Amino acid sequence: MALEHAILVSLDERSGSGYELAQRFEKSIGFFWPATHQQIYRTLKRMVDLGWVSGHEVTQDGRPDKKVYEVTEAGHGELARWLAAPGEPETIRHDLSVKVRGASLGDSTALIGEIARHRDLHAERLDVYLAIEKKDFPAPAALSGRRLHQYLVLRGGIRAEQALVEWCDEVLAAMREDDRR
Amino acid sequence: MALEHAILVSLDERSGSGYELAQRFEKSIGFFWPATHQQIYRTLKRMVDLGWVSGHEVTQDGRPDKKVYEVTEAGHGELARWLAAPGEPETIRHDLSVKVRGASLGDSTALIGEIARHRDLHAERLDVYLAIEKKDFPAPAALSGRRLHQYLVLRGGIRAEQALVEWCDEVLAAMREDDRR
DNA sequence: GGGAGTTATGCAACTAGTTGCACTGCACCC
DNA sequence: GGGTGCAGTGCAACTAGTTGCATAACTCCC
Repeated sequence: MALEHAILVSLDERSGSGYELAQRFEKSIGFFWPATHQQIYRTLKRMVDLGWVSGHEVTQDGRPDKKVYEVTEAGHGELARWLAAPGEPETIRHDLSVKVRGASLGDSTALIGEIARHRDLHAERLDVYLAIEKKDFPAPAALSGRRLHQYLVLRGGIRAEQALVEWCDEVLAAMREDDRR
Repeated sequence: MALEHAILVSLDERSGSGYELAQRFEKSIGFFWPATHQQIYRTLKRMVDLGWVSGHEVTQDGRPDKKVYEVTEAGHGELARWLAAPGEPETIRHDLSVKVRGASLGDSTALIGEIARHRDLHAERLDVYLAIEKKDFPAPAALSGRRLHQYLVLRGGIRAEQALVEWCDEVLAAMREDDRR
């Protein structure tokens, strides 16, 4: 499981509470490993039991208290172990492909609409990623270390969304053409 | 959930037993919606309860008996409903991206090896898909209906794997360059 | 003083997917 | 007759992820 490891990576960058982690997962890390606050709280608890992180209460004024977690020695060890360990390539589950495959069994106009909607959603995400690239990484050739790694992950998101948009366009063109005949 | 719907699509193409379905999921449908035989048997049972498929025992000689399932009226209705219904874009969970993001926290040589391994795995899959494209769809412009849809889904797999291979190459080049400095 | 909004944590119940094992029947080969 | 291997179905126990709800403290605005 990689949620633990995603949390370790994130906490290593900067210690934080469950709530803060959940927010980070809304963007950046969450782009390629989404998680809800429930999952994060539960996992943090498990990670404390495993000794990978330690948490301590922080009293705040003006807002409720929180528990801030940081990575322990053991946590760093586990992270290093996991980074070097071989993993399976992702098993992708692509709903829309199942729908395209079954297209002849339903209303093709409705499905074309659904695909167009997904195309736009992916185009939107792509724009978000491209904006981040432009703003945060104006000179990629000069990057190194952690900043380089962040950039490379973003590049993965860009490539994936680009591929999806282009695929949707291909599907739309072919299905509309087929409908006309 | 789409496993039910993936099974409906597959059974609509051709009725079959749980075992046969599991084999189909090893290829074609399973490329973008993997499922084990366990999941398939359990889901088929649930689908019988829902009235979406009906199963009957088939006695065979030379091999064990089997239960062959086919899609019912209600199953076709559900499939049509689902095809037109809006769905969420996939939540991708990409392990390797988490690893790249955490690269500075472990042994970079080992991680580069791991990425190279994934690159090759994806390149292999891509070759498989390209071989199918060449063999089964030599004249894509002439396709229509179900055959066209199968082709389009294959195109999605090709684009996805291509994007992954290219991304791995980009990551490898950048990380090796960064290591040298 | 009352409601909406944000920060903050969590339980309970559910659905989905994985892993390991168990059983049957038959064929085919040594 | 003994091993391997394929066809065929399934249970049990587990891990992972989702959804709905509950609660608390504090701010800001009407």
